[in-house]
Amino acid sequence: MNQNPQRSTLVEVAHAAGTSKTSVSRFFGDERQRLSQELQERIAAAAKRLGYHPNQMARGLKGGRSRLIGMLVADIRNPYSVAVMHGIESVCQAHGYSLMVANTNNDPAQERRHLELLTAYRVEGLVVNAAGSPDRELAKLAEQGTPLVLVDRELGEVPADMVGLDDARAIDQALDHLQTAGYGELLYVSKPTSRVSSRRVRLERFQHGIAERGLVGEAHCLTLDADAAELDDAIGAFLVRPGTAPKALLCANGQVTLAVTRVLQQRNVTLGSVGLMGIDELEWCALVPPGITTLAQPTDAIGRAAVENLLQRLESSQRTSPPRRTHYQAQLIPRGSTRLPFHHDRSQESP
Amino acid sequence: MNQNPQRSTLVEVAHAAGTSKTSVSRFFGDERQRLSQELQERIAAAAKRLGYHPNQMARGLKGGRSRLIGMLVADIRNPYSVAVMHGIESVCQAHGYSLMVANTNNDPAQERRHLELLTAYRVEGLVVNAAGSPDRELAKLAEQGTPLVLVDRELGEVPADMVGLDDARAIDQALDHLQTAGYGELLYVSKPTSRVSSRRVRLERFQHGIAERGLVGEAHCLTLDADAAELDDAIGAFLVRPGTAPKALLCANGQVTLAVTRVLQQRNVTLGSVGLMGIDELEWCALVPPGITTLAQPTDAIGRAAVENLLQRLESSQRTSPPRRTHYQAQLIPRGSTRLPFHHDRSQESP
DNA sequence: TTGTAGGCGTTATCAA
DNA sequence: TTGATAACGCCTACAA
Repeated sequence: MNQNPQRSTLVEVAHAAGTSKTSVSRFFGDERQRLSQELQERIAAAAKRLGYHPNQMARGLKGGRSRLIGMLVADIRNPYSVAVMHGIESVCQAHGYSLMVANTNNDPAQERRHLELLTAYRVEGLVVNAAGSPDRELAKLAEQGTPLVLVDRELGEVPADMVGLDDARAIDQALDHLQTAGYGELLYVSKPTSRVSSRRVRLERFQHGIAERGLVGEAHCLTLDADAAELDDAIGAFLVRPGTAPKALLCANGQVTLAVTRVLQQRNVTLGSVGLMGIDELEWCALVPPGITTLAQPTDAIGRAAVENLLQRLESSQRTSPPRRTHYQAQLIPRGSTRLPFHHDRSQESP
Repeated sequence: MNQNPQRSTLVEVAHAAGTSKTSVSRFFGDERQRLSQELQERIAAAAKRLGYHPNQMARGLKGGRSRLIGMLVADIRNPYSVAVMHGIESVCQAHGYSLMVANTNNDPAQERRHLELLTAYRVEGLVVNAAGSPDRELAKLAEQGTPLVLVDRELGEVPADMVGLDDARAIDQALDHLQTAGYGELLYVSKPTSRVSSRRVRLERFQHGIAERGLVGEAHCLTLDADAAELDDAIGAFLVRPGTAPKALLCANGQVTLAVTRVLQQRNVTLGSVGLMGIDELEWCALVPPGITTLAQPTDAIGRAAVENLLQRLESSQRTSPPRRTHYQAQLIPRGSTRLPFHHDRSQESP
């Protein structure tokens, strides 16, 4: 009774059942129909007795079907990514796939390394939520026939499907809401747009949007990595600036909302009198008085759509059809942080 | 230029480099030293030209080394689990392992299914943060020689290593803090302990702890799944109960803290005048005025320790040594929610 | 230093 | 309905 009661193999089961590898293989593949009732029972019994489970490694080797979906995540601690991952996982499971997650910590080097690993395991499809620089590698992967889905952001030249938010529309929703609520002077805070397409779209739309609406506005792209000094300065300057219209801050995503809320709280700013609104709904947004207004992304749906996309390409062999983009609408969740203390609702004013 | 520029294989590289499989294998294994400089260059060139990457499936098949670590998570959306996962991931990566994550949604059936999958891919080690019921399966796995590490909770009969919080000590810290802060009547809220050892330990320690300290206290185990009615009732009753000492709530984990905070806010309770404290530090705890006091778990360290444990057993072949338990200390982060409005600090009182 | 031959556990192709 | 037998891509004695 030393150690390895060695995992049993196909041959052993075959032997124990007094039959051949082929039949056992058929039993565990999808061809039980072709086996006589009696043989099926003998195999089932033997397999159970030996505690046999097919070796996916071997399977993947022969058939080329690894039954693996890979996911490249820039930051596994980002609630958005996790929420999306949850959607992805459920669909994978429902279709008999397993998920292999690789977290890249926003580091291009790790991204490249992980991508290599994922392909080494012959993932059949890949979901990417990162923006390092392995464009070339990704493109090659796509060429080799591995379906690719980008989540939340496009990637330069990579010919892949994309699932994400309708960013432009979301910004419009935000601006409309803020304007209706009575805010006229806006500060938009984002992380550096760098290569993240969604950030770029949001930023540009903000610029256009305020112009169209005759709002006063200004946008800052900040790292937020180190201390919040930069952010504090920016916000301080914004608050101090002379102006007549009520002021509001718009946060480009959940991380920004968190950082901005911290700063505002330190500065003892009353939310509402200075407006605050963010893209991404977080579990605590309702808890910070008087509640932070957000635009919720349908993260679960986004994750599900991503994998469904993948599977479709995988199974229907429309592998070469042109890239498809799926954009979801954000849902406005209005809270106190965009309610002006003594605000006259303009729609109520007599003409 | 139709489709599959077929991934190239070892033999092809060998051929292109004018050498044998063996040498190429050595090149990509850890035996470059044994090859002449010139051969190395030829192989490198050929491999690069063909875009060759070793097939992990095939590798895993022969050597039995899948280079895969599996993780079974009960709830991938739980911030605690994600934080731990982050630690796990980094160590895996540092040692050339990949992580395969399986989310079980707290469903025993899925747990079993996923466990089977993970073993089908021949993960070399398994981290478990779930408490369904596949004790038997897990035990078998362990017997078969796959190292196992339990995170946060023990599992019945399974002979596995365990990494988690020093739960008893954490509760002591909490009680000490609350008592010192002047609270004398406590309500402990937890999810049902069911099979989760950490929950059980915390609950029991709470019961003992209040007795030892002469505090008045009461504990509730609630599902929190559906609406918060149950919780609201419990808290309502607690607040209304006649008593002289200041009251405080102690939350057994982050999920509970979230739910409790919601209820308190709905009831317009001023935090501090009613104390609030929770195990698990969450990013928003500082943001809900006047700040929620927490006991932070060193999640990253816990994750790292888990994998390091695994790798040790894997490499040092101390596979059979008795299970080891590693307990980390929680760190108290005092905030306004446990500061009584007109509190006399007892340590300052003259004797 | 390099190469040959066999096998890992499975599926796929044929033949019986 | 069954069963030999040859791959799959790689690793590992063993030999040269």
